[in-house]
Amino acid sequence: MVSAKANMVTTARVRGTVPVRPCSPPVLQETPGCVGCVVRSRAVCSSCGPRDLAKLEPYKRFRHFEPGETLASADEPLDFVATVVEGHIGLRRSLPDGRRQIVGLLFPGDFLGRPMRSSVPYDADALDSVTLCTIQRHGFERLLGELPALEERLLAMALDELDAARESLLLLGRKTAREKVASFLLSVRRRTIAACSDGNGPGAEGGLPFPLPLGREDMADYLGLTIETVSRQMSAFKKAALIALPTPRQVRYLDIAGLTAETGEHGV
Amino acid sequence: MVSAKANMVTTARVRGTVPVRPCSPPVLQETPGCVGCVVRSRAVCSSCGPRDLAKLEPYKRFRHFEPGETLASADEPLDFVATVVEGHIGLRRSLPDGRRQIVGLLFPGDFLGRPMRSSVPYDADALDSVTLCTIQRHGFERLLGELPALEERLLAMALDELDAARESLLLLGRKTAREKVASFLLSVRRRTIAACSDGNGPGAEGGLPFPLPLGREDMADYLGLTIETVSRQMSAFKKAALIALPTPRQVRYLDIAGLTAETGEHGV
DNA sequence: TCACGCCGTTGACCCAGATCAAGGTCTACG
DNA sequence: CGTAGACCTTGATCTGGGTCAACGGCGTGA
Repeated sequence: MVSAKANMVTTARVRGTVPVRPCSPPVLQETPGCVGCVVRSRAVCSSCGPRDLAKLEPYKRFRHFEPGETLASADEPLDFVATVVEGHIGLRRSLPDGRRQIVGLLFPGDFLGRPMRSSVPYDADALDSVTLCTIQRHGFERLLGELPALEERLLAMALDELDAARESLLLLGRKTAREKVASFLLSVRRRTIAACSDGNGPGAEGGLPFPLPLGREDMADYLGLTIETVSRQMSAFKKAALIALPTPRQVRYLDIAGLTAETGEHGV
Repeated sequence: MVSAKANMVTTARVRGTVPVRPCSPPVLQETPGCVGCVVRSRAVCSSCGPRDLAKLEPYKRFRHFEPGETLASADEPLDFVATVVEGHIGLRRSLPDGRRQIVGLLFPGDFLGRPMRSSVPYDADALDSVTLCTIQRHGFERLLGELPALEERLLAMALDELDAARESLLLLGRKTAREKVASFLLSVRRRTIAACSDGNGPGAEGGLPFPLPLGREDMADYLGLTIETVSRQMSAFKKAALIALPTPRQVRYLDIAGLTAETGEHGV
């Protein structure tokens, strides 16, 4: 079940921030076609047949963003929607005094943007190196009317996002720092696996370290905590041998069951 | 703008919990037709013309619930979706040890249920006396495919809910108790007005007290606080003359600007 | 090579809000 | 009318996580 070579971290450092990728590194071309797209089975366009994809094509454009770059600003016009092809995006809301909360975390395959509205109520920025498959918003909206399957898929994704957001409400409102961090680590694992499963790349399993798409500060902003508290909880899990931290941005999951027991979601 | 008689609380006590209703009390019949429906302009069916409404009709059934009754339980089959016609619904998630979080608050016109899935990931219960316009789920889903306008409206509502949930993430993750309560009070006011605006009933404005759809315990579960903290913050706002509390379940808004300044959302 | 800056870790201390504990008010009901 | 129970308020105390501070490792650039 667990590869014997799992511990052999064959690092081909990519941009210095996310050294280990369970998924094979994507081959970047200028706006490749949809055939063979690594995220299509999870993306909004998964409902489209070849005929529908052809309609999308003219509006499509790949765009690349460096870590930290802003993809969209709150209440400023955003003329595209997009599917995340590679990398991770944080959706942030903030208070005038600078307090920040990450209100959404996008993995490959996830949808970015706000159909039926000209702007988005949060800032979106690249947490690591990001590739987007953007579609001009007006074109996308027109297509929504023409392709019922596309609209239905977008609805399904929106409803799933809503359920996920509500799960985060429980996390932020009622979980302890320890439970928040444990829940977060497991959700990163789950989503990283999900984003890879439908494709190539060594399946991320067992002792192979997972990259954390967020640094400590972003984790804190995601969990409603401070950097220091996040760091302390990570250290505590490390000391308890539930995880290992080859580097601060890599986690090796040593005891999934033990970590799950720390999420507060499983009685007794 | 403000009725001179606004302060004349003509109470026809309804079940003793929500004495003052800015909206005129609904005349309850057994599953009335859609024509003249008080919430239709805000509901999911607002996009439907008379022809489409006729298609909905056979699946429609009004149902009434008493305060505290459970409308749906997490992960148990739910065979209908519904529009809230009257009253308020709390969507709750909880942890095995009993900690609870209200992850959604439904006002008249809002949509309840989970199309494309046989259950809902939360408990839904009536916060006060609730009337639902339910629609058998399978029928609704079939109609979604037939009526593009209905599907589009549902998508728009889901996206709005998602934005609202994300705003709550900021509230739960980063606001202080004081800011949470101030934000909550203003959102109740805004939504109560919105739920009434398109109809009959004395507009809720000025010195007229608004009913709180939640008691202190539910407010605490909604804001990620304890009963005691909620109560203390309410008392503090009362002492500061930002609000008055004719009864614990009624608020009179004495200083909207002052309350807004306490939400943390307006700089300086 | 070294110095600087970014990021993460750790420790000491503090405080907002939780917890514990009385009461108070209102309604329902015998 | 009196008692019980639900709900709300207020006070005293405690504590989880925030704040403040120091430091260490690593990558970068002169």
